[in-house]
Amino acid sequence: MGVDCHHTESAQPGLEGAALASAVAAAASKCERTRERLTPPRRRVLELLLEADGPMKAYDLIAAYGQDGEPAKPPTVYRALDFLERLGFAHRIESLNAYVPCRMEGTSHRAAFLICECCGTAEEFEPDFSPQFAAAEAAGYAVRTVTLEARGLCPACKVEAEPIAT
Amino acid sequence: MGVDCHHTESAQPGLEGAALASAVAAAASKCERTRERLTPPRRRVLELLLEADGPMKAYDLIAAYGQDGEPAKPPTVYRALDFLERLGFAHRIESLNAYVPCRMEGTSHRAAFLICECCGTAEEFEPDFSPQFAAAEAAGYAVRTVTLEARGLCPACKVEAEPIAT
DNA sequence: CAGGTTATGTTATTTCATAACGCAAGAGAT
DNA sequence: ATCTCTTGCGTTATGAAATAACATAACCTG
Ligand SMILES: [Zn+2]
Ligand SMILES: [Zn+2]
Ligand SMILES: [Zn+2]
Ligand SMILES: [Zn+2]
Repeated sequence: MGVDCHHTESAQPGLEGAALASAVAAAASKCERTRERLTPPRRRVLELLLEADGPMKAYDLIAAYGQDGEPAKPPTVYRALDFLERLGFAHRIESLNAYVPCRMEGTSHRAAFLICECCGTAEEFEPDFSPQFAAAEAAGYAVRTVTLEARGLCPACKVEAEPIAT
Repeated sequence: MGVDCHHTESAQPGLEGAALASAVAAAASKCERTRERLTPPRRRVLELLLEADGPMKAYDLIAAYGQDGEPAKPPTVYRALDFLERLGFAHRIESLNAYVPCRMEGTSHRAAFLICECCGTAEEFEPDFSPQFAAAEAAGYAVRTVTLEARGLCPACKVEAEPIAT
């Protein structure tokens, strides 16, 4: 987060109550269809990601894991994150060492993020790489996955940072 | 590196002798022009990056730092890396936690990489984001920097992995 | 229920990165 | 030249992120 920024830090709300339950249920049903198991630790980590106002660090998840305040052991959370990433329910943001729940509806997408350096939000968007890798593939590369993370200011923070127009 | 891959691990050669000296000298003269100081630790880390066959981890640099085998202290190397990144002489590859010397001639570029999951090489290329962020900027985002890392197989490894055509 | 597979619990360790602080070296001003 | 401001370095210590290894438990399938 920017040094010169004083936000209440929550441009992206985080789910609660019914919305949260519904998002988790959607994930559960998608798992059933593919014969994958949304076990308690996996479900719990998914909940924590969905509840959060922004990207969560692994050790934040570890600390928040137990409803009674008991932290999880690191492998518990890292394994759950591996699973959630594999199924497309969550993404890791490399440049932040942090994790977000997937915000895109479609099952198949390549994740990309617009990260605000001021308020810390990370908005997922669907990138278009067609022109980008035509050359690479022509040169013989076989591109499998792509990490695209743009950093800058979100609309709200950009306005705040701008000098007042006279 | 891929599990099923058996390379001698050096698709990208690494500089030696005159080529190395010339690359370092080029960096030094660019520093002089901008009144920046290529101090001994900075020069040493740059050398190590240029000599390497591929992306170097920070602790590999730390271990290799002393010509006599004495390792550096971590802050020495991390500070040098910060400097080299700031001046555009090196790049950090987020998805690898590793560093490479800049391979592009132009002073101003946004770095992007094609990373081979088999042999570990990382080829830098100049990305074209014009279409990519037109929408984002239209929506009010101010994009400052972009991390683009594509992972897959380089031409050499791709050939090796392909089933023999009948 | 037997046997294979997948997931978890637990301990410990490894890997990656920075905080903090005092000292040294360089750049400008007088 | 000396003062002084700034930048960089050396050093110690610690913090943050991720994984190795191995034993146990739950699930599935025949
Ligand atoms: Zn997504
Ligand atoms: Zn913002
Ligand atoms: Zn470059
Ligand atoms: Zn390769």
